[in-house]
Amino acid sequence: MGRNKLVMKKIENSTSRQLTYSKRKDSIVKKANELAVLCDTDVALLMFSPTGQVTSYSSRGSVEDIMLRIVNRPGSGRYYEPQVENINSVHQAVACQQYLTSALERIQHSKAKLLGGDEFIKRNVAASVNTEDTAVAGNRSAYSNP
Amino acid sequence: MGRNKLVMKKIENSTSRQLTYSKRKDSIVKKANELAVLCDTDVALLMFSPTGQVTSYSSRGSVEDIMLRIVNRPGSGRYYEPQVENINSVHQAVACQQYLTSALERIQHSKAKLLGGDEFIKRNVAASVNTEDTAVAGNRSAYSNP
DNA sequence: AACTATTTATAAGA
DNA sequence: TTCTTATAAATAGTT
Repeated sequence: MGRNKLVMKKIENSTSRQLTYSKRKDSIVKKANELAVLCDTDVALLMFSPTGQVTSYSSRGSVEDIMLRIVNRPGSGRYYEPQVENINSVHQAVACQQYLTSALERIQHSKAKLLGGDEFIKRNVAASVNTEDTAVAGNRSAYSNP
Repeated sequence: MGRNKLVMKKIENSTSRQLTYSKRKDSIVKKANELAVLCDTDVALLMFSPTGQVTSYSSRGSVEDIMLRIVNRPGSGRYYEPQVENINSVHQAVACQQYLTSALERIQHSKAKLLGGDEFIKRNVAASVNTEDTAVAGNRSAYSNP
């Protein structure tokens, strides 16, 4: 759209590239939000500016909350798995490892909290099976654009 | 766009909601790809249809590859952490735990491969530090729409 | 699946 | 940067 038809290749001029990024980034976030609202769906979006700035949008909770929806659908025949095989430097592997380990530690805490005392374990586990599909966070959407 | 100006609220009619989702989903993937190509940036997009079907777009590798870019920027002052605190059922916690554990196991393998034999460890670690920024996968973009 | 009247996004220009 | 505007693109309702 605009005065001329745009050629779909990298914009070589650095200034216009960043200007275009800035404009289109805002539009795509708007579109993502429209999709989420109009169709009542979960949408997650992650973008890096040419200078490395991160912009993320999530219709519910964090981007990762939405990614985890895929994990939590064991009957769907589709699993989302971290592509750790694509990691190609030891430094990257260590960073990813720290990230996953930290996540695991915190999930242990969450689980412990959820389980509560020993006496409550059975009833809580049973309850969670019944309510897991409805036990979602509110419809707050998150938009991060540092 | 279209014959009438659209009100930004959930489309109540199920048929039109799914039709709108289908059309807008394709457009937003197109937009995401345009952003990635024009501005030479990384973009990741994840959407769930009203019926639960997942559509993902990633300008480079998998969606998670791009998410990990945030983890791999320790100097940026911004970390992407799994929001495991938002998990609110034991079943969900266990699923997430399995997911993270599986990822960790595979990353151990990756690291072992990268490190190679004992004799190569030192030189590989040194090499990886020097080349990590350029050691990226090709510009293949991934689009999954089952 | 196509069509088309409109709205929306946006490339250039100021 | 921010505003304006001519034009391209997306799309809501229709067929």
